[in-house]
Amino acid sequence: MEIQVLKKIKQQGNRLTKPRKLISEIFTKVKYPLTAQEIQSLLKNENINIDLTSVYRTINLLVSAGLIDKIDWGDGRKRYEIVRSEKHHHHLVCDNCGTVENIVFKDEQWLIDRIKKKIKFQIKRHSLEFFGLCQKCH
Amino acid sequence: MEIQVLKKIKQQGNRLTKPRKLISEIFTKVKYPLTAQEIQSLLKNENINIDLTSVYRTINLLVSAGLIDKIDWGDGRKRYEIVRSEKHHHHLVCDNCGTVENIVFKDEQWLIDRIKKKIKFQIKRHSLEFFGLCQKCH
DNA sequence: CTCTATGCAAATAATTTGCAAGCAC
DNA sequence: GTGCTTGCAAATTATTTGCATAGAG
Repeated sequence: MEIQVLKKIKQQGNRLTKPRKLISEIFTKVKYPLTAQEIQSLLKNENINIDLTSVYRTINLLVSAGLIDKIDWGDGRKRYEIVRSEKHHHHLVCDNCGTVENIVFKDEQWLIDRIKKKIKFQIKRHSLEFFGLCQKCH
Repeated sequence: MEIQVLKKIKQQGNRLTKPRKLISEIFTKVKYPLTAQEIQSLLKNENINIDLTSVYRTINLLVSAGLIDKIDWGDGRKRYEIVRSEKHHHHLVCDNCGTVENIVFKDEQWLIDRIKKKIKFQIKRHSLEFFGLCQKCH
């Protein structure tokens, strides 16, 4: 998986630099949406210092390459998550403790296809996020 | 509709000031999600000058009162739209021209209820937005 | 008249841009 | 070696906060 990301960066004519490798690795390891700051902190925990600017620039590169998806929770920070083609999922975000669970809908594609047939609008992306309380915080 | 909003502002012990009346009126008139800046501009078009700070503060008041909903399109700006209980809907946002169409799902509540039964997570809110190209921009 | 709400200025936060120096190829 | 990338500083954009004054009740 990780190797695929690095391969794709090169394929698109971009250089494989240390920040790009390290940030890609973070995305392959962490399974919930990350902000630029969180990526920088995770790297700092491993004693790696990458400038925030480079984090932002790498994020933009990975988005353009279609390797990560933007996830928005409406709190003024942009979050990004690796694209795992096998597992298109959505998130259950706990208002209290902030933990994130993933949720997969069996009929989602069927539903989207049905919507597409009904409307004249050409849907390219959609965003579906759930907020509430996780089991622990009930 | 507009009167209901003003009534509710007072009911909650808040004063009915000019900025609050004018901003509530904008929300009742405009049927797509607005940013703070857009609200200020719309008022400026009518030769009314309201400080951006007051727009933000009024937005927060209306959100707390449950009169407007936050809509997030992941572009770094928060948008707000009046709550119309009769018409729970989602948006089709055109990537090209920015126009917004509303979309209503007949089975949405049924779907949400079914999800709720399957999971241990207590869903309170959800956000569902579609992006793509409108009929004109195809 | 009292106390909340406003406007203005300044602070904070997230993200972007310009540019000289570093490093991938 | 060449030119894309990085790090640092500064700029930009969105939003929030402090405070004196205006105005709703």
